[in-house]
Amino acid sequence: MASKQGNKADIVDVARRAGVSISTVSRSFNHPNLVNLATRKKIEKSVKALGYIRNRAAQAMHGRRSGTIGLIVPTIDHAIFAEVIQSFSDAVDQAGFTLLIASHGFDLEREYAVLRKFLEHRVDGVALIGLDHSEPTFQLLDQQAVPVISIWNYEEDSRISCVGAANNEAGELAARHVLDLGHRRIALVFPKTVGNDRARGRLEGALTQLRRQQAEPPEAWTIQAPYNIAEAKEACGALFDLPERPTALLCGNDVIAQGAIYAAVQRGVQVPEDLSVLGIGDFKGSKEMEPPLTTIHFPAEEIGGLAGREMCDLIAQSEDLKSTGHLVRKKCQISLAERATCLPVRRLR
Amino acid sequence: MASKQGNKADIVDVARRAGVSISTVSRSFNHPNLVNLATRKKIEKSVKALGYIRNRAAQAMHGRRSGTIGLIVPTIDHAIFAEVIQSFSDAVDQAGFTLLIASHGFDLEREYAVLRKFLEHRVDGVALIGLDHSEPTFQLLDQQAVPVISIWNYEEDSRISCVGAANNEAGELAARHVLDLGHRRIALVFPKTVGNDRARGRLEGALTQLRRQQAEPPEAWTIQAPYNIAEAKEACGALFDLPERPTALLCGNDVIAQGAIYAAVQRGVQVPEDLSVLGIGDFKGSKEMEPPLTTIHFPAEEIGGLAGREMCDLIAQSEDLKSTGHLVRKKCQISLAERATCLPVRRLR
DNA sequence: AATAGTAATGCAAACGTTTTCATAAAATTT
DNA sequence: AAATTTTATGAAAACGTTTGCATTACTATT
Repeated sequence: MASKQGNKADIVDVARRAGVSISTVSRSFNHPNLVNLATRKKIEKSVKALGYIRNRAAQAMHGRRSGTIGLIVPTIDHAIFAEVIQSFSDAVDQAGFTLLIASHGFDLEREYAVLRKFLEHRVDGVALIGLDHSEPTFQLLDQQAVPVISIWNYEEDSRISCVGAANNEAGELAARHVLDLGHRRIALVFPKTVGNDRARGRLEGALTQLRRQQAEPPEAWTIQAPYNIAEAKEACGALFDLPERPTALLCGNDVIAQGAIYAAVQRGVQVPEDLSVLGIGDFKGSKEMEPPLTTIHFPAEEIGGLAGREMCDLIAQSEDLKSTGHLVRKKCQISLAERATCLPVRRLR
Repeated sequence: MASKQGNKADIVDVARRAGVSISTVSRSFNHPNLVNLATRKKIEKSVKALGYIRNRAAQAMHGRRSGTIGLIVPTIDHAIFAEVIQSFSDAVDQAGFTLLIASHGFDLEREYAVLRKFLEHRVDGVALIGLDHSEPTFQLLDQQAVPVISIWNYEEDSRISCVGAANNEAGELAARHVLDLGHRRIALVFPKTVGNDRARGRLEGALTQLRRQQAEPPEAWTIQAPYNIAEAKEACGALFDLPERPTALLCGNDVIAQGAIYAAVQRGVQVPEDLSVLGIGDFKGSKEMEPPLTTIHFPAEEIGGLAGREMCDLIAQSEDLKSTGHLVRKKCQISLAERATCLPVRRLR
């Protein structure tokens, strides 16, 4: 009766049933080598019988790690983030951590709020997407001295540790490719760049390259579309309905590219014969499309996995000694995935 | 000095700086109406100055809720789960909960392990995908009496609360549609069904319907492919290379359908003229495909949102009184989304 | 056989909160 | 002006662990 009242078993219950003190029980979990094998067996039995489950919250209170890592993403519902989340999750899982995930919907103020919430839960580390964050976010991170890592973007002078690729290089690479193919009439479809350094980097990289070769697109040919097939398709459709059509289309990512291709198909515009389309990201399935999408390959899985392991290292360091506080930066290589949606420009237009 | 040693501020530090007792500080957070406005202001100031962040772990220890909900999914990296996770996340977020997410990669033993880990963290509730779980999982859930909900599948005699759709109905609906269109030579492409009641339900529903109308496919026409474009494309390609080709293809989900269509395009098989293709799921972008995919619409967002809210309710109930323990079941409607990849069978073959 | 070490265990003090109970001060009633 | 109620606060006991220190019982060393 007395023991079953709250129904849930306690370390005290376990100890009583096993006929040992709670210290011994605790030790048998945390430093099993310090307790006699026979005793350990008794305890184990008692644990099983009572269905005891340790309370991490109580552990965390002892200044020990909470065993959780917080991951804050713009959105989960997005091919590319889903992939990176999965590999990050797998990596930290392997190290025994539990992942807290929240999304902010591309709103940097919500990001701050979520970060606070995570800190209330005393996460052992925080992972963020990209390097664009509000000043309060940076300050909070700094002040709380929590291990933090940014995923997806690489910048050599980043304010926090980062694992990712250089998005401006991706933009440049993309632009260079269509330029090399002889295109001059090039249009750009990118999402909003405020608070999104990935998109901004790509766009700027592309623009820089285009300007360098005097191929900057007219205003009507640089259009905005969110990372979303339906809207991208619509926006590109509008572009194609313009009196003058570009010969090549640089897309902010593969989803936009796919939308663009659908819009083209819809209008009988042939890809790649009438229009070259270039994506960025190389999402799952891009290779299998018909025609297979030419795009800039981002090693999402590698980035997520690397970031996860780096995060764990950072946490280990931070408890080892009062860490030297130096940042870690890892640059992952991107590359052109030449497939079938880009062709040299039609001779003699 | 003395205060800055551990660096991180404490409720004691806050109290001292504000010149009040810790009880008052605690109260000003949890029952602000019980403390004088002026005092509250002082405390607030002190909190700001010290950068104090509450410790949920310590709160959770008081038998109070931890403020977390655990969500266990087969995989995050999948269009349909990503969508449902996002809406579930948004819903529980709105209620102030933090989401713990873990994936088990379609391995029911790992699911059990993850569940244990979540319980160690004293999650206030647990959400699972589907109704197929191992016996130990069910027992643990039962024994710990933690509010639990299953997402995605509806079954009237489910062992735990559920919010979702009836997958067998989806299969039936799909089969009925192609049958109604006059098809008799129908092939099936589904993923493995072990430990995956969603796929199993769909497949069984379809098969039942086909048998009822004497249109059960030959063995060579019921093939397996995971939810993954590349492999689906390959598997379907093999199917198309068979001497006899079906006139309609029923796919386990939209990703498989997309793979199938690519495989068809690759071989010059025209969809829908030469082959009708039917998906299940109605993923984001399926409507925008060219041709737009005919599929069975699953209200993923609705299911996720509903499940999230139901989860919160369940948690609220469980703390209110020793809940009546009755299960909640919500069935969401699926429907045929008739688009452009299915056509009546060619007259006179 | 006495001593020093070692292994296994227990006691009790943390950890950072919340909350019950008690008390003091202020506001209201008589 | 005394009695009563209300409002605001503090002291201290929880909550479920971990861990430093103390203790006991062995095991090895001389």
